[in-house]
Amino acid sequence: MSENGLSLTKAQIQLVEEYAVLLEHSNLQPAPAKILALLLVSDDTDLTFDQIRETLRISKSATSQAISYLLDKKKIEYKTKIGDRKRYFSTRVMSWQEELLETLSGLSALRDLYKKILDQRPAKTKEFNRNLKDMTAFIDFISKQGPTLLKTFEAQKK
Amino acid sequence: MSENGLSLTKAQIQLVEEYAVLLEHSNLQPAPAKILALLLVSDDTDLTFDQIRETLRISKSATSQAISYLLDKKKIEYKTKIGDRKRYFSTRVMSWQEELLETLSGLSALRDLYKKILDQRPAKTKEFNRNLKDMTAFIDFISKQGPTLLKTFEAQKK
DNA sequence: AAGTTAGTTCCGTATTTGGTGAACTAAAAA
DNA sequence: TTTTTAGTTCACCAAATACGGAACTAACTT
Repeated sequence: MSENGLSLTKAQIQLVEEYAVLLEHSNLQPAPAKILALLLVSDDTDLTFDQIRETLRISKSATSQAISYLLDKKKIEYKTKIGDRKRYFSTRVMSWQEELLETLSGLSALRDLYKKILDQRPAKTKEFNRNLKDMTAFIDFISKQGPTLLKTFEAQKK
Repeated sequence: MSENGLSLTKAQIQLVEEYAVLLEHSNLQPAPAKILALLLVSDDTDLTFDQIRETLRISKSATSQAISYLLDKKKIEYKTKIGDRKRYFSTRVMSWQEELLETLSGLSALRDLYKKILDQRPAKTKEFNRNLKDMTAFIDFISKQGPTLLKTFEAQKK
């Protein structure tokens, strides 16, 4: 029974907690939020199950479930090392552009629902309907504009 | 004791429930989610406290608390009619562009936190740090690009 | 002055969630 | 073949949340 926990500075602990709270406000449960935050803040970018578990002092089951959830939602990924059974988990910051484009594609479900709502609305609420229609059109617009936007961003970065 | 509930079609009930679930998945509690959904689906766009309450069959307290919450988060607004004490609540679809720009400004808190995290990271995780920096730069970029994007959208709509 | 209306606030409870520990599994190591 | 590693799954519990009911309030009406 070895000690795998990382030693974080006070500043790092503070940042993990702060970012975790922010993530909780945008729909993540506490344990996944803390894991994601840890993976962004810790010096090592690739952490094992036990490093995560012992650093955050959560149980094996909570760790297991949170990691499964984050993998499923593609919030994290892992690599392996030959001759080593452990998995090394990391956030997907490295591929944030890809993640952004996925999010944009995911918006089509919302647009479809808006369209269904619009289709059954009475014609008389004209301005309301026009705005709802504009919202669906705008979702289509940014979904298509996404890659272009990223290119523009890359170009002006330099 | 009068009957204020709206009579929704089966399709409308289905849409309210479907949209409410979607909203619950993005961080809203059940009662506020149902109210927002109702205000988007119902033929009338402006509903009173009792119309909402009776249509959704929730208690006065749940209705009151949900409405306060939604007003506070600027998800809904209300108007009054002279000679009528009631408030008429509506979703802010009419001002979705404004809402979008507010959301973009709200992103600055996230960018600031990313910056703080970046500032304490070791220099050795070079690619990781570069990506994190790009994320903060991209947040700045879209925050500034927001109004322009809306203009481009309006232009190509026609 | 006594209702009535349009809500709000408070308290209790039912439900949901978030998490634990223990038992289990599958693969690798000894 | 037994033990260790690296997790997973399950049954249960504690805490948080969402909601209902009842009492309350403030403004208007009669």
